[in-house]
Amino acid sequence: MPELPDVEVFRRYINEHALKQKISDVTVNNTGILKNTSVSNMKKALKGKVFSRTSRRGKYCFLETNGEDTVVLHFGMTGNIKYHENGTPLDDHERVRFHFENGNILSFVNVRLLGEVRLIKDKDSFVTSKQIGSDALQLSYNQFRQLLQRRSSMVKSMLMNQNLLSGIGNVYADEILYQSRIHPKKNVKDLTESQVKKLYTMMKKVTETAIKKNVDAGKFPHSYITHRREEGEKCPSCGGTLEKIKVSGRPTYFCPKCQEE
DNA sequence: AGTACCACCTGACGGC
DNA sequence: TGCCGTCAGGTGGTAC
Repeated sequence: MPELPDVEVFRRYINEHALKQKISDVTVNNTGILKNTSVSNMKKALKGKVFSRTSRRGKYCFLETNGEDTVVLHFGMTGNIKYHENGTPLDDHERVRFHFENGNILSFVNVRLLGEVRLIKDKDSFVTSKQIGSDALQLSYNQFRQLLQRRSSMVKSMLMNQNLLSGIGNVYADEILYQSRIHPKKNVKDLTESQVKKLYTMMKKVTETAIKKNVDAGKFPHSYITHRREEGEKCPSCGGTLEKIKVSGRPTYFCPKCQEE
C-alpha cells in the first residue's frame, strides 16, 4: 500500500490521535525493523518525550519529538499505523509499539519486514544523505519540467524514481499514466509539451484525490483503474480490456487503446 | 544514464 | 488437507 497518499493518510491519523502524549516506553517485536538504532537507544531517546509534530517527504513519515530525536517510518511494501486503546493484545505484525502514559499505544504494523524505523537527529541531512527527491505534491510545474530535461527513460520509471521526485509508487504511477493517456513505456524525451503538462496535472490530481478519499480505492472515481488491477478488467473509458505488462520489473496495468505507445 | 535482475521478507492464492 | 511455485503498492546492490 504505502505510497505517498497512504503515508499522508497515516500521518494525518497520527496527528489526530497520538500527538502531545507523553511516551512511557517503546517495545520492539522484531529488531530487524530498526535501522541504525537499537531498542535501548529508542527507549533512551523517547521515554518522557512527546511527539510534537509530524511531517512527510515522499513515502517517509517523520515523527518529531520535543527532544533531539525524530522517528522515521518507512513502510516498504506493506504496513500501516494503528492507535490502540489501552490493553489491546499484541498482533504478530506490530513491529514497534510506542506506549503512552495514558495507556494507549501507537503501533507500527509491517507484515513483510521490508519497512524500517529509524531514529535521526536532523531531517534535512537525512533527506540529503538518502537523496530523496522533492515530494510529488510540493513540486512546481517548472521544477517538474526541469527534471525531465535531457533525460531518457521510460516515463513510468521516471515517475517512480525516488531520487527525482518522491512519493509515487507502482500503483499510483499506473493511475497517473492512465489518466494522462500516456503509455508507461513511452520515453520521457518523446513527450510533447502538452503531455508533460498533463502528466504533472494528473500527478497532483490523482494523489490529492486518493488522499481525499482516504486511500479507499472503492471510493475512487469510476474513471480510475486502481481498483481494477486484475487480469481481464475493462477500461472505464473505452470498454476495452486492460493489459498487464512488466515495466522495470513491476506489474503494470494500462489500456493499450487509450494509452498508445 | 538507464535497465535488468537479484535479494531482502511474509502471506495469500491457485494448481496438483 | 498439504505442499509448492508464484506473486505482491519498495528499495538497494550489481552487472551490462
